[in-house]
Amino acid sequence: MLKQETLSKNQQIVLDYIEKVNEPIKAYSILHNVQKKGIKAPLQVYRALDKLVEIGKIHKIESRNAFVACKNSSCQLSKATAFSICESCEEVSEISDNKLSKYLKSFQDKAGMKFKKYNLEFFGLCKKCSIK
Amino acid sequence: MLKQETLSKNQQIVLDYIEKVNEPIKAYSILHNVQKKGIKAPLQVYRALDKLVEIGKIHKIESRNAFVACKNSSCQLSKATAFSICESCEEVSEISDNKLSKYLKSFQDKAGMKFKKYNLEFFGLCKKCSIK
DNA sequence: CTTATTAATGTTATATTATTACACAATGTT
DNA sequence: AACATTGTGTAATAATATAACATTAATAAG
Ligand SMILES: [Zn+2]
Ligand SMILES: [Zn+2]
Ligand SMILES: [Zn+2]
Ligand SMILES: [Zn+2]
Repeated sequence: MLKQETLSKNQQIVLDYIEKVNEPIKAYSILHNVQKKGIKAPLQVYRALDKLVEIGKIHKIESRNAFVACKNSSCQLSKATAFSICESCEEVSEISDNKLSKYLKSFQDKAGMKFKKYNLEFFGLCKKCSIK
Repeated sequence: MLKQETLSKNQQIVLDYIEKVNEPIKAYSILHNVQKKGIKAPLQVYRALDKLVEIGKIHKIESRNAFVACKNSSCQLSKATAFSICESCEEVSEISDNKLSKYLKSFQDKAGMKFKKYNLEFFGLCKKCSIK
């Protein structure tokens, strides 16, 4: 059983909002949307984001400077993440594929290096945008 | 044979500098170091970077907002990139592994989505930092 | 060669993303 | 209680990146 972190007030406010919007969202957009909850400054958002990333509740989409809720309780607390990103509509989905994560984990091992995590981002067109 | 792009003046200046430093470097650091060559504004650097990324001469390390020269003429013009990043000394190396790129390419195909590229970043400790 | 088109440049201003610094409060441990 | 750890509030600022506009250079047709 994974350790269940107790979130602080600001962390919970930020997580609630990210889970609600259910798509990648940027820090300053979060800020604007949680100001009614009493969060006033960027740093309050960034501190909450840091913690939420650390405990694996959310991930950062590095190529987009955006944050998204984890959809995959088995992604080993943010240490092994993979996403597909549509370059047309910017839709992002988290990839949950056991074979892929096993392959990448074993790749790390073979390389003889002490990797703790990885992040993989695929770019292209989602199904909807492929049709157009 | 791959198409050989002719670089513009600014593109060449920026590429020369990135190839010379031979490690990931940030846009504003590039700017400071090429001002003696006549490049005065951030935008001149960013425009050159955009083009160099597009033609695969350099890659962006997304998690670090830094740029590095491509060491791997076979990485298919920036469409399939993989890096290992040391979280201690920030050393970055480009991974060139045929099996890995084939695996990820086939993964894309199986997913039935039209992906054009991917970027993979492994994080951990390099050999030097593992010993310490 | 002339015209049209595209790509690159120069410059200023501004937008966006993220961190430093410092004072203080809440929480958990011994 | 004393201490350590974590979280908060606030202001200022740093770092990263783009918008807008005028101009020039390079390519490609006709
Ligand atoms: Zn996840
Ligand atoms: Zn799409
Ligand atoms: Zn490369
Ligand atoms: Zn290292």
